[in-house]
Amino acid sequence: MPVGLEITDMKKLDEVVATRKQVKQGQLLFGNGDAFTSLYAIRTGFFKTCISNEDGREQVTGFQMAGEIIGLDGIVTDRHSCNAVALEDAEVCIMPFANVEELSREFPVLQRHVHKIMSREIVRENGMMMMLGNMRAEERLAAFLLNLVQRLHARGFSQSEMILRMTREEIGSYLGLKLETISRTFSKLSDDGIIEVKQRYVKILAPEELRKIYNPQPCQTSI
Amino acid sequence: MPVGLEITDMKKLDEVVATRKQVKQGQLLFGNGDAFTSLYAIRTGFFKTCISNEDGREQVTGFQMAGEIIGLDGIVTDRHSCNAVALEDAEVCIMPFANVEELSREFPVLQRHVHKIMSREIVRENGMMMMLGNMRAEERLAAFLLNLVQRLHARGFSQSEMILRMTREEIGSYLGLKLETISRTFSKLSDDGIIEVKQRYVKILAPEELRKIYNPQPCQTSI
DNA sequence: AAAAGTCCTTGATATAAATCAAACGATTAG
DNA sequence: CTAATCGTTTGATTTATATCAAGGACTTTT
Repeated sequence: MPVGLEITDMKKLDEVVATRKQVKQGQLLFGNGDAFTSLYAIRTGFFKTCISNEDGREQVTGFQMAGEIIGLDGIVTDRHSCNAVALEDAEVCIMPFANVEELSREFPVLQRHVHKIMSREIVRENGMMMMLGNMRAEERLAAFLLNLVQRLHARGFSQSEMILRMTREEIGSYLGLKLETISRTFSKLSDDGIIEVKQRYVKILAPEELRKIYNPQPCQTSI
Repeated sequence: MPVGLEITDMKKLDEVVATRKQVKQGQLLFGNGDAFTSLYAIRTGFFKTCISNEDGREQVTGFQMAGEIIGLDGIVTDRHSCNAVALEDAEVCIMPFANVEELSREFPVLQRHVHKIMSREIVRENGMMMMLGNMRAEERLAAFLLNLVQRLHARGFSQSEMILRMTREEIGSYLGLKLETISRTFSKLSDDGIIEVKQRYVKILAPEELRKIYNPQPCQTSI
C-alpha cells in the first residue's frame, strides 16, 4: 500500500477552490451516474468511495481523509462511476475541474501536482490489486492498519492509536473479505499481543510484528 | 471491467512523440525503480505490467495493446513502480513527459485527453478491485475474455476469436487465481459449450452466456 | 430504564480455490 | 529424430475463507 503525505495538497490547490460544502455523516458527496463537474479536497471528516455491481455486490474502493482529493473517477466519462459517502460529518472544498485545468495550463507547478495526484491513485490501486490478488487475510488487515495509522500520523495524530471510522463490513469490502473474517483477524492479532482492539478503538502494540506480517520473510531455501 | 476505445489515443498524441523504440518479446520497456522520463504509446505488440513484493510474489496489473499508454505509474515519484514486459515483439512511441506537459499547457484538448487517460486507468483499476474482491473464478475469467475480445474488436480483429498473448499463469496472476484454476475454468467453459479453447486460441461461441456469467441475475426474491 | 436497532464476536460447517502430483502436448535444442 | 523444456491439463487432497447461526455489546429511541 503506497502512502503519500497528501496533507499539503490543499495548500497548492487553494487558488482553485471556489466554495466549500458540508456533508453530513451518511450523506453522498456524489454518486454513481452524477455529472462530473468538480474535484473535492477534503478539509475535515472521513469518506469512503464504493462501486456496486448490477447484482448489488458492493466494493469499497478507498477511504479518504483530510487533505485527500476525490472525484478523479469522473473525468473520463464526465460522469462519476462511484459513490462518495461521508463516514463522519465532513467539509470539502469544491474545485470546479474547468478551473483546475485552466490554472494548470497557467502554472506548471499546479499541473505537475495534479498529475502526481492522479498517478498516486493509480499506484495505490496497483498496490490494492497486489493485496486482493496475493495476500492472506492477516496480511491485508496488517497492511490496512499500518497504512491508516501512517496517514493519521502524517496529520498530527498518534502513530499507534486510532478510532476507526468504518464498520467491519466496510473494512471487509475494501479488503475483499467478509466482516466475520475481519472480526476474527482482529481477535487473532489481539490474542497475539500485536494490537489492542475495543470496538472501533485500535492500538498498535507491536508495529514491527505488524510489519513482519505484511512483509513476511521469504522462506530460506538451502543453498 | 471498464472498456474504452483507446485506439485514437495515438493520433491526438502524435505531436509529442519524439522517437520510436523496438522491444523484443520478453524484454523490459521499463522496470521497477527506473527513472521516469516518458510515457509510451504502444504502436504494435502486447505488454504486461506487473509489480512484485519483497517476498517475491508477483501481481500482473494489466495487459496493454496497440493504442494504449503505459508509464503513468512513474509520475508520482519520478520512478517507475512496475515492470513493463513485452509479451510479443513490440514497437512503442516514446513521449517525453516534459513534452506532454508543455504541449498540454498549450492545447486544452490535449490536456483534457491526458487527464482522461489517467482517469480511465483509475476507473479500470476500480473495476479490478471489484473483480478481485467480489467475484468467483468463472466470473473473473468471463470478464477477462469479454474485455480482451472487445478491445481486439475495436482494433479491427474478430469479435469472437483471439490468440492469447499470455500464459495461464499470467492470466491467473492478473485475476488473483492460480494457473490450475485458470485451466480448469477454461475447461469448464469449454465443456459448457460457451467457448472453444485450444491452447492460446480461444473462440467465444456463446457471448451472451459469457455475459450472463459476468453479470449473474440477482436471485428472484418472493414479492 | 426498557426496547429496538446496529454492530461485533464467536462457533460450527460448507465450499471455492490452492496445493501437491502426475502426465500430456507443443516447441526448441542437440 | 530424440531429448529437453515449457506450458497445460487433470486428479486427489488440503486449506483459508465464506456461510450460517446465535448471542453479546453498544447506541439511540421512547
